[in-house]
Amino acid sequence: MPDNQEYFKVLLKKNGLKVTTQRIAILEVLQNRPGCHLTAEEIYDCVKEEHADIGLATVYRTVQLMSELNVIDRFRLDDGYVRYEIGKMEAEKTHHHHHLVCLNCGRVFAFEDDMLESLEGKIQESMGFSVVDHEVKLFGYCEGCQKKQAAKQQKE
Amino acid sequence: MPDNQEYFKVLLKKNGLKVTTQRIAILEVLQNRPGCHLTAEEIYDCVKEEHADIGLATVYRTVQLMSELNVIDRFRLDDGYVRYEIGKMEAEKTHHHHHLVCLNCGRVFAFEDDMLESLEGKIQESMGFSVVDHEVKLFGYCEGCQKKQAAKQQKE
DNA sequence: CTTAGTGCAAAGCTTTTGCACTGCA
DNA sequence: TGCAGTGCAAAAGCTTTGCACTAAG
Repeated sequence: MPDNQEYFKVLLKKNGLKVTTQRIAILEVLQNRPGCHLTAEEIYDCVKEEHADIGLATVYRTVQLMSELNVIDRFRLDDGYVRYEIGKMEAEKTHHHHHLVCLNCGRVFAFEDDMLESLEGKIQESMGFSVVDHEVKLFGYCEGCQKKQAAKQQKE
Repeated sequence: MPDNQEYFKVLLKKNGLKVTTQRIAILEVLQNRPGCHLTAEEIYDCVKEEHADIGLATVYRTVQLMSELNVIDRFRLDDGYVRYEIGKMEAEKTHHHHHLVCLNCGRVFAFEDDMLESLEGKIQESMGFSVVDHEVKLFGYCEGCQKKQAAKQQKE
């Protein structure tokens, strides 16, 4: 999607930032892996395949920048790494989606839900707390791992 | 609540672990601050008031142990620290409560909600994902900070 | 008496930062 | 050409670990 790349370039210029080879390379890595949840180190390794001389610090600085520009979403799986994935490239930030983390294979699935919105309304009413953002992680077992588990138990 | 302390002692013995002064001291600190969300460092400082010679490493080792025994709950506010609070001391783990984090004053409020349960059912049906635990953080502004904000704007 | 638990200091880990150099505008 | 951006290495900050000592059972 060169459209997103173009959007990113315009966004950089609009903010008085420079369009560098490294920034574009990092964007491309994230773009080529939609739905993947990459750590800074993983992004670094991918970018190095094409640009051997990039520095890890640049990756960290760039993902922070892209996160502030809402080009990518950042979140944690609580394994000690911050993870990033390509966002929707919209000008205005909407609530991002949530994550299902499989405790067996570690894979991450996304899901959208509008139920949280009504929960936020309820909290506003009952506690006077004004919610502006939320982060939801559900831990469990994915369909594949459940089937594997069932098959294994049958064999025993 | 010496009952909880007794429960903890029994739990330690049941698992072949020793009841030490340090472990009891750390439990007491957590017990005396229900609803507080302490970091290891904060627990360390509190325990040091009574037991000046305790080591930070012991606090880390103990909170990890207590967390595994489900005596305390651990969670993150994404400020780089892992936080702990006293749990419900039940033998079987139930879903723990969720957190509202005020982006202005940093205070953390707890709330209980059963709405997540129905969401989990929905996910099970539509995606075949079996949810066993969840973590929900809502970010926003608490009642007090909203009022302060409103008062400030009126003055300007 | 035995060995789990502790305290200290050092190491580990991801992420950030200082600084001189490079390359976009 | 000027200054934002980069690469490298060092630092930062929370947490873990190795080791000799202490104390619980």
